[in-house]
Amino acid sequence: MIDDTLARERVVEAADQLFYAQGVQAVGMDAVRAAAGVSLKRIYALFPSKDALVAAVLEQRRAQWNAGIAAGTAGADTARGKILAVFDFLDAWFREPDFNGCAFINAYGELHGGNPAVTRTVREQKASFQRYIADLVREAGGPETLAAQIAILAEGAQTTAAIAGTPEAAAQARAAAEVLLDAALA
Amino acid sequence: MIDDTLARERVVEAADQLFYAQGVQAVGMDAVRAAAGVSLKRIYALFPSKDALVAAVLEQRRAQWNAGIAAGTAGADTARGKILAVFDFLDAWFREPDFNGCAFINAYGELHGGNPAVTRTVREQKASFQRYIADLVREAGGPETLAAQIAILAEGAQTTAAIAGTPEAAAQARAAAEVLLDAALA
DNA sequence: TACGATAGAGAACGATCGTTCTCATGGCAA
DNA sequence: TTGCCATGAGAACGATCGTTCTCTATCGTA
Repeated sequence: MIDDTLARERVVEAADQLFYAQGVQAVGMDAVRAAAGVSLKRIYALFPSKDALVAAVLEQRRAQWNAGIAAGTAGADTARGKILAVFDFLDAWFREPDFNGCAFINAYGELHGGNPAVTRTVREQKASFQRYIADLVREAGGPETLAAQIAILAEGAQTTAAIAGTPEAAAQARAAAEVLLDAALA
Repeated sequence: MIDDTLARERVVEAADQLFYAQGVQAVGMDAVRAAAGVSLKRIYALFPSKDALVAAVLEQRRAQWNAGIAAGTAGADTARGKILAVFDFLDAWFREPDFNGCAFINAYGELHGGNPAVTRTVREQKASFQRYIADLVREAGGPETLAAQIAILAEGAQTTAAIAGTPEAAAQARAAAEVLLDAALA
């Protein structure tokens, strides 16, 4: 028998991939069991319900996103460079073959507030991203208002790329961010 | 017995409200029947399946959105003014008590490509909005690239307002659009 | 080796949903 | 009035799903 921690990881990882690719409601717990190789009994010992599993999956996505953003912006040495690097990070993400839009937006749109833990996690994720951008904007010497605008560009790029199925929204949003930065810092 | 056309209207209208408020998968056909006051037999005579009803609902949303945008921008007499009026239209929409995000983004995120007619309608809706903005940008004398940026701002405002549950993203996106317009038309 | 606890496989259960079917009702033609 | 057809209300059906339960095999221990 495998470790509880490992089983948990496998279940969350398998559920994440399935939920992201097909949607939460389209994936049954039995599909998660098959993909994770962990019995239903075990899954329900680790998570009290599917809702709890969904919340855990989104929590993991949140950590992955934060780590990805941190890694993607680490190379830039100015705040302005870090802000633009966010859009480069999006660009690379949009080009991944299994890109399917923002998991948080998808989950929020799908569950429509029917799962409070999901709503909370999605809100917190978006708010923390906005705080991250706000810190960078402040560091760059830009005004408060600029941060929200940059964040809106990033959100819009994600939904545009997801629905269109093409990655060019990242570069378009990046160019817009450059114009906004130049105008604010002039 | 009521007219086929009227019955159809009632069903689409009732389904639209329910789907938008609770999500497509969370609403059963029986709830549509109750809200529309049209028997299941009749509903299935008008629409071959729930998927077809969903497609019809989105098609109606598309017409409503286009009419709303046209009405909202009719007051402005310059192309630049019409572009900014789009964000005023969004602002008013975000403040409606039952605002729940963009129905197209929600449906796309929820059905995840499982319903081809939905995917097609959503893509077409977003593409036609982009064409509308592109026409205005061209009329204003702006470059091709600006249109995509404005559209991304509008998309981002919708998801940001939906998830945050507050309307200020419209004004923030409008301010960003002004900066982009000023920079492009200078 | 014998025993007891445990975990996995999968059946079972109850609920929900999309879709179809039944049957009683009501209006219309003769 | 009488017979018939269409209609609506809602039961029924088959499928799916979240969750739990049963049974059997396995493993550690004495």
